[in-house]
Amino acid sequence: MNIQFNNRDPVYVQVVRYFKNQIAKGFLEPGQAIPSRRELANQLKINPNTAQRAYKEMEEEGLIKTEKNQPSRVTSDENVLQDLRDELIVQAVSEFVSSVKSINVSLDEALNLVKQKYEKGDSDD
Amino acid sequence: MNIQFNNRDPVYVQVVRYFKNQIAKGFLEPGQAIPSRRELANQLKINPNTAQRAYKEMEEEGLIKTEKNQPSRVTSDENVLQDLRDELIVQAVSEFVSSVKSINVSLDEALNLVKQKYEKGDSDD
DNA sequence: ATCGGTGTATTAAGCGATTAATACATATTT
DNA sequence: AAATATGTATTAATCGCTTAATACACCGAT
Repeated sequence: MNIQFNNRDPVYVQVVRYFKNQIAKGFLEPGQAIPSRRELANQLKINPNTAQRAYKEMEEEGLIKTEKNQPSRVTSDENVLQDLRDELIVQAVSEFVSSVKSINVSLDEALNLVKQKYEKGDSDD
Repeated sequence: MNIQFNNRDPVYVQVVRYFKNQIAKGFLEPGQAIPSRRELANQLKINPNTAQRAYKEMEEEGLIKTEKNQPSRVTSDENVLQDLRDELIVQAVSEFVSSVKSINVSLDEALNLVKQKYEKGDSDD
């Protein structure tokens, strides 16, 4: 558990993003327990309410499930998990294509650039 | 001149983005005059200071040049114009590759998705 | 039953950034 | 020279959102 916070985006957004990526990668598996609000807050040195805010977002999106007096768990609904990954991808693709199109970058050019960047890429995982 | 404002990003940012795209596409050519602050404000129904803010950003980036009592003009510096387009592209590519990598999307998959989206794409130009 | 842990709700505080109001100096035009 | 239009600077108001403070209800273990 180690999040590199920037001071650009809200903390709770960054926390959500972190968990989404972890889930999408499969590092967090279906049904797996995640830390309590207060514990997460301690680990990350953030306010418990901020942790709660993040968990609430994920709860509303169906990513995690919470039962009384049990640790919240990653949903076991495979559809949701599949959808999550898909949504992240679709969003990334949409933004990218929209951007390059708006400045008249050809498809070939775009593909080449992606390929180069991907292969060369400073891995940030 | 027609900008579709969202209420997500600051107005001046959206104005800058609009002009950048126009320039990157070549719709605004080197040396071409652009509206005065107040005129732009009238057309877009925004506060003159917001227009000024946008122009100031562009001025600082070297995209436009302003001489006393003359309309601001798109820079004639071809280098700047080339750099602009390059920067927009690099930024888009970086964000995209970073996103897909963070959720373990393979290069091939990414390329395919871009291709599909690009070709199918609802043109937003 | 008491204590410590949990999730949750409500409310307030704080902060940052955007937008707006206003004024000033200059230049061109009538 | 008066009027109008320009760019610019300074300051204030506004607004939204994030974060924090606090309290409540629940449960399990001691």
